[in-house]
Amino acid sequence: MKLLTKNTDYAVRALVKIAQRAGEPVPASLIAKEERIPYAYLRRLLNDLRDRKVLRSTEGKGGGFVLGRKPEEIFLTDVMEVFQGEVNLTECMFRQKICHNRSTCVLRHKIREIEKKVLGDLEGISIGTLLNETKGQKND
Amino acid sequence: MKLLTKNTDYAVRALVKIAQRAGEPVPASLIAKEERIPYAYLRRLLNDLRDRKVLRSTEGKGGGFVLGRKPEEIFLTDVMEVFQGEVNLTECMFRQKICHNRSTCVLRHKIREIEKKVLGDLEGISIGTLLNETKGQKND
DNA sequence: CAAACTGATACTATATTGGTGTCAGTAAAA
DNA sequence: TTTTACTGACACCAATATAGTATCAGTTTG
Ligand code: FES
Ligand code: FES
Repeated sequence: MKLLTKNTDYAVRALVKIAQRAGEPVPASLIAKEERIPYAYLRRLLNDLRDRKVLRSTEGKGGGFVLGRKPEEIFLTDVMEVFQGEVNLTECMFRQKICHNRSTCVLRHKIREIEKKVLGDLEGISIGTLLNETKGQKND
Repeated sequence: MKLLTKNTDYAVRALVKIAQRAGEPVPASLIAKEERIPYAYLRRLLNDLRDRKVLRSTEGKGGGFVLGRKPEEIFLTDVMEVFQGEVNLTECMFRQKICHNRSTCVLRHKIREIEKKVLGDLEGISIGTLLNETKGQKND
């Protein structure tokens, strides 16, 4: 079982890349090359992020993508939601049968607790966090 | 993003069913009918659980499946591992690039923390737990 | 022997995920 | 004003994972 799919991974790496160039438009072609992400695929991911206002884009020569908001305000959960749907661990495991009354189901509540914790913890991770993480690395 | 796949869901429901018949062999056909799980598919799931010693089986007429150990000792995580692979949230998100040194990576550690919590919490849920949950329900 | 089961395994269908290809439009700059 | 470097939109295909089927052999009860 994995928490992050490949497109989330790609997207996050792209976002970090864009963040590093603070403000200057970064073309998809550059990201694709440096991060070794298939160009056409990346294009789609970036467009999705733009639709969700995580990125803004400028067209034409010299154009590219910039962050739609501050790195500290772009959370891992945001990216996950775009590409993997809302993080919703319940709804409803053990359909029918096991629990006759969903509203009073103890198990459901337990799982929901877990879910809350996970979400809370994930929200502690933003592009800002990752940016610091990469500081001081040689930029091959 | 969902935590449990359909086969885990099926399997858990089957395990609860078997647990309810404390010790008496329960045939796959019965479970399939009562839980409305495709028979042939269920068969395979039960065989997997038997291979993993979660169930024991007796062949021939009157045969079926019984639990391989006490309900309180069969955890949700056990079932998840059988059907969804080990719960491993990291390994390694953000391959290459973002983190130059995996061993010191802060992010990795963070995620690993989350993972530990989730696993810990999930381990609080066993077939025993679910059995209590279903007590007092009408057994349609 | 028939009936009611499991063991084993090969196969198919469907959904999700990952990846391509094409064409039109925009902006910079030669 | 044409070329170059970019995005927008969208249809399509490939690979993989998940869900479900089908078949036949073997075991136990009666
Ligand atoms: S887990 Fe679904 S209602 Fe209890
Ligand atoms: S997240 Fe993979 S090494 Fe940091």
